[in-house]
Amino acid sequence: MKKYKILAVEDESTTQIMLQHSLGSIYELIITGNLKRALECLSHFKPDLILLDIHLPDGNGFDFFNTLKENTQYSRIPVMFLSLESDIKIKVKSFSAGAYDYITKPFNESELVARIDAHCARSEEVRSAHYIPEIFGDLVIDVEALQVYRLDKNGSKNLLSLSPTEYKLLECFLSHLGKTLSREEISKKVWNKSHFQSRTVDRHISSLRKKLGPTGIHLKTISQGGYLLSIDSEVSK
Amino acid sequence: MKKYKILAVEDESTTQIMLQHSLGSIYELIITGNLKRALECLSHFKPDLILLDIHLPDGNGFDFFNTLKENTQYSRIPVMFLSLESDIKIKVKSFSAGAYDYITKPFNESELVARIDAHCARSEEVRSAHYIPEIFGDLVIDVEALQVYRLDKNGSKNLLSLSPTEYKLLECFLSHLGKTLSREEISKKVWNKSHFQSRTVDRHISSLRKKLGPTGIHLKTISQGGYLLSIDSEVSK
DNA sequence: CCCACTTTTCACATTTCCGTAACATTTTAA
DNA sequence: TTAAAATGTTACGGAAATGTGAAAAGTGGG
Repeated sequence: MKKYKILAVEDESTTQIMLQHSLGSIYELIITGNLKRALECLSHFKPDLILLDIHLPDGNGFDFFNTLKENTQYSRIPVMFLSLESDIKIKVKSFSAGAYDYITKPFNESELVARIDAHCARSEEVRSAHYIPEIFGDLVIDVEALQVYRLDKNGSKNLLSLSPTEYKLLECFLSHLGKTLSREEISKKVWNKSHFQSRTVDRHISSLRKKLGPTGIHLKTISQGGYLLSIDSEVSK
Repeated sequence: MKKYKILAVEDESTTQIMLQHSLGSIYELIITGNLKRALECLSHFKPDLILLDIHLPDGNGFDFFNTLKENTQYSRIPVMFLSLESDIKIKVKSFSAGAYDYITKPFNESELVARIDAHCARSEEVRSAHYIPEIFGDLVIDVEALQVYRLDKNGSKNLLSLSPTEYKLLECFLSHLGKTLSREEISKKVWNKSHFQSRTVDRHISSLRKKLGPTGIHLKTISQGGYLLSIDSEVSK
């Protein structure tokens, strides 16, 4: 599995190719050539770090940077500027605005990787401290602790003690809410391999169902299609 | 009042003068020409950031860096390497060891200041995020004395007499409350190296558990995930 | 060099987990 | 309606992960 998710905003094709070549195999990398695309990417890609050129066709890298800072959802993502600009004033301005790093092109690929890793590792530490468990129905999913709880009427948490596979399975459904997942897709996402003509997936669905029993969440069978996670309707409460 | 306290370890007199000139009026600055002096400074000066040359008369900057990493009291102080050495391998090694930055001499003074400020500001965030509680459950943690006590019903403190490794291990969990730490993460944080295919971590978890026995704190095994520190009452809260 | 202490490795015990087979039940399609 | 296909569920053997005592190795005085 690739270490981190990197969003690179860069319009020069030579640099794009260089980035793809040196980072593409190490990280989940998305390269966009303009700010508009970059903004669209943010919400679903959720990068761990952003590489940002300053001179872009539809605006200035700083504007994008400031937009990020204003949005609490994105303000903690580390940003490294990557620019031809070697003007010291621009560099100083970047750092005082909160940039993590400023690399002047041309850059050394290994050094870029080393710096990216260092910044990602440190920002992970900070972000994990601000983590809030996710709630789905009466389930509380704590991805930091790798634990799932059920909220009872008093608001207290009861541990479901899922096995590693059950946990991954549930996580898989939660990250694709509203989507019916085929056995094939589930195999790929949970085991990272195919379980063709094997009842393994069903077997684990069964045990997860048992543990989800007391909760208001259940796995619906879509015959010939797969499974769908759904929340018990308010109607039948 | 001067912004931050900087300790520079640098033996070349020209660079010393340059540092004094560019940083002396902005920060509380101490410059030492060798590692021995630098070590002596640490405990009473408590710098917010360390500028470290690699080639020093009484040793290698890396050794000093590793010494810092081993001591939990100093391990979170940001270190910026400052060196003539422009060998990429050295740079990469520095970053993967946990350096905040690596500046090649000769450097621009304004940029150095900008980078120092940026790193100091962020490290404050990291440090505040990794606050170790003085009391957790019925445990009393004395981070200065590196001792842990258990509070009994009468409110008197009983020493747990943890070994250095056990203490570091516990501290590691305390600074990441609510997070399941993988063996890999624990190795990195406690030993600053990897214990791939070795039962060392498990063995120490076992001894720490034994000493935590009488307390209301325990280490929960998260199968295939790692370990999680929790308070007894929290389980069925 | 010895001693006391800590850390690591080794070996074995124990626990937990997983995948398959087998059979039961439900759904599909003709 | 009925047979075939798909799905649900349980039991179980073995594999993998984890727990831990004891021995070996490392460490730092005195």
